[in-house]
Amino acid sequence: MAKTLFDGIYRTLLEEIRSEQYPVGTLLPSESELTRRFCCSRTTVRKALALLASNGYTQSLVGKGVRVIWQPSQEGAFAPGSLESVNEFARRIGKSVRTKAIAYERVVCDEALSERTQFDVGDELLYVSLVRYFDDKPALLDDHYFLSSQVPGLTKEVAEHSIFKYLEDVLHARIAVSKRTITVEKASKSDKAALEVRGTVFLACTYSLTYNSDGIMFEYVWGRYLPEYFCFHDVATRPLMGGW
Amino acid sequence: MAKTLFDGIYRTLLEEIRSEQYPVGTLLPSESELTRRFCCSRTTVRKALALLASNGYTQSLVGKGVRVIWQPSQEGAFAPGSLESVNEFARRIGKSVRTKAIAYERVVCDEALSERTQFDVGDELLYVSLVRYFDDKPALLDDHYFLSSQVPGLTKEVAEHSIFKYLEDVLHARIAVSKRTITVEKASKSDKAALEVRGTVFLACTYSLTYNSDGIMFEYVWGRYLPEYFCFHDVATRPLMGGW
DNA sequence: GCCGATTTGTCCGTATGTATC
DNA sequence: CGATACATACGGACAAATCGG
Repeated sequence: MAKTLFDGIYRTLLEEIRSEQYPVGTLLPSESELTRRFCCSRTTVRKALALLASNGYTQSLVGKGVRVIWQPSQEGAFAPGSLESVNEFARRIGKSVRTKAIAYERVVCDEALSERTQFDVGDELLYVSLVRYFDDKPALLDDHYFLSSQVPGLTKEVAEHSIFKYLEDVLHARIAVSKRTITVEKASKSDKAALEVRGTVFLACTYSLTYNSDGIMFEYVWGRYLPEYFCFHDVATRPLMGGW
Repeated sequence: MAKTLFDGIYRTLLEEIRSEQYPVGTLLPSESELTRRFCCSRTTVRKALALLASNGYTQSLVGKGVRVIWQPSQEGAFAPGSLESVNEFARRIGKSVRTKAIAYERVVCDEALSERTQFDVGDELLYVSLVRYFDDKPALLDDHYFLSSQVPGLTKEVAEHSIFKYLEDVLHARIAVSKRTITVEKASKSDKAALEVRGTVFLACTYSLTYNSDGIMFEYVWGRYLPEYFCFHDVATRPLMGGW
């Protein structure tokens, strides 16, 4: 469950916010009170508070206290910029998921591909193109490029099941950092065909670079979402202030 | 310039990454080396490193060091989920900006508006609708709802100049937290008219709740961007692990 | 495979500054 | 003004992961 002390305190406080023990608008107990309550140092309490703030639940105010500004229960699960898998997402919005692989092949990174993916020219890559169906209707396209050496045993069948689970459970390659760009673009002919739509259609496009716990960029993903299936949440804080 | 010690160290290291003194793929000097170099505690160095990591420039690896994974110079200025004003954005992409206010009125928050904006029913709000032109072409629409009591002296003229500068310079109300949702939606007739486009057009829509340094939500913004002017960057880390 | 040195992660205690009330 | 609250900064200690001999 809780991996560290401050993580445990974070979860405890979050649960108490969720249960409206500390409703939106109120102040949490002061740092010194929390220090006494959890029998730990103030540093540890501050890390837990920093987690709450960076996830958008609270805001720290000098001389006043820590104000609750968000209820986790509001508008379903609030997952600010989280690394949520497609399967988790579908379950959250209460739809069934099916995945079809429309491409699965090994390629060598050339100049053009390197420009797009940031992989080095000559790298051996595994290219997997997936169509995701929610309640049997096409919802989004995922084009994955993996660094072959980092994903042994990633078969077509595994890709259609859950890439995320494979990476975490089989490879134990904990995803550490993901960098993402979001744009809105007109759908190409082939995208429209794969998503079974006609006419003028725009898609939410995501470009992600994923790094594993070895610090190696091992995955590039180009996602194209039909507008009705795309919703992104984000929390921005001024510098990174507050509890840090 | 640098408000704090760790902020100064952060800027120094970032500049050295930018100038390729530490190229992508290499490791930064160890924390103990940096501690000696900057003549400060390890805690302070770690805060600076946490900033680098949370902004996507580095990744900390236990037992190895801190690896550089991003070059600030790549693809222009990289501003992950930052609170960047429209004026700053325009300057960054090298275009002139003009703002026209197409609505400026005081309203009282009713049930429907409360649902959308999270303000309380009965709150006195200032509604300002803006069209932003980049190089004299319409690029985006901003509908702002301000809590009247929090923005005295926000005239139509000020709104057309720079709301952001007014908030920071005049009110000294430093923006602290901003929560944002991004979706893609079909443009309404009135939006198409304001943006001077025809046919089927989709827009990138943003919904933001902004909190000031008093912990009060004082602004709700509904932004609608023409696709060609919308580009959002984001960095996600696993729990929020690493440096800090 | 083991061991020791290195490096980051977690945690503690304390002191001082600054803003609020 | 004093008391309270969070922000910054210092120091030290131990754990866990990595790497080289």
